[in-house]
Amino acid sequence: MQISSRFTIAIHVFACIDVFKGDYKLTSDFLASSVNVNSVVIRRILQQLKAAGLITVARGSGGASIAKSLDEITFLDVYNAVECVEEGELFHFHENPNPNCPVGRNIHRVLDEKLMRVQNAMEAEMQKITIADVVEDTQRYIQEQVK
Amino acid sequence: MQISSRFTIAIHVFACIDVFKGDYKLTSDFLASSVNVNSVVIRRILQQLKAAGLITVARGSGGASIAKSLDEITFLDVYNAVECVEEGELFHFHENPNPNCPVGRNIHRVLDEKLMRVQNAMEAEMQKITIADVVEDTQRYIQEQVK
DNA sequence: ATGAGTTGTATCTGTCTTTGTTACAACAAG
DNA sequence: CTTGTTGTAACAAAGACAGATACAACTCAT
Repeated sequence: MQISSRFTIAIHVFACIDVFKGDYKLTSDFLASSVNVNSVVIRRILQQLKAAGLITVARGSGGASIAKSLDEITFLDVYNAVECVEEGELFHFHENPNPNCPVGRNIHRVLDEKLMRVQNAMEAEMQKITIADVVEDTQRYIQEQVK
Repeated sequence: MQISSRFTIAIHVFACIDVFKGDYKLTSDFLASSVNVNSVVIRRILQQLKAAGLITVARGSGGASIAKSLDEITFLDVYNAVECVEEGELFHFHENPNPNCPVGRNIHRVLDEKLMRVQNAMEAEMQKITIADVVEDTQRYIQEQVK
């Protein structure tokens, strides 16, 4: 199973908000046309990012803006905001191993720590990458294309 | 989205095969009763592990066995065998960002390298953990419970 | 050769998640 | 009060996953 596109869409949205702030009003419609998905999809993601305290959304008048400095928003923050997984568990464990089997009885405690190591490795790397990195690279590419 | 339980089931199956080899015939029915899922689910996973060259399955007479030494089978090998994701991509990218938007036009190349770093971090950790580690811990727990 | 036990695989089902879409009340501001 | 927007509900379509039944193909002991 893949991590849902909500994650890459959310990153895209952050990039748009920062790149176009001042020049355009960042409505869900505007963002939807850059990402190329339905505006409700954008609004749903905006709600999740808002609930996580990463952005603010102006009800009525419209427009989204980023609530923190860009280098304080990591990929992990975004991931946790939009990836609504039970308990934040990356791995789905089979629920009912047989307690009467010596292996079934112990598999959970054997694996839990190992799976956590893998998840931690992934999350640690996610924590090293910020929206600031994304915006910086995006601006550089845009500049190159202007020439 | 979570990584499907096929992965933890596959690890469980490896542990069973090694712990019970010699004492029991490792049929899909036997394994299914330890994992506590339908035997067809086990057979499907056994096929994937077999296709990856990690186990052999005796058609007709029945029984599975491990094809390599335990410390040569990493979590990543098992993950790649059972997690049938397109191109091995952990992240699902939104397909059609708007090419007429400066951000939409560049988001892919900006993100691809960053997402790959995250995926690599996860896979690197998976490569450090082997079935030998699992069996060792499992045996230790079993011994403790015998006392 | 035959029967018993097993694998390999197809098929169908139910459930869940994701995404797309329409619709509309709540809201802000000119 | 009109216009543009957000927040959210409701529903549909598609896909993944896991459970279940069924059965042909296969192996081996008798």
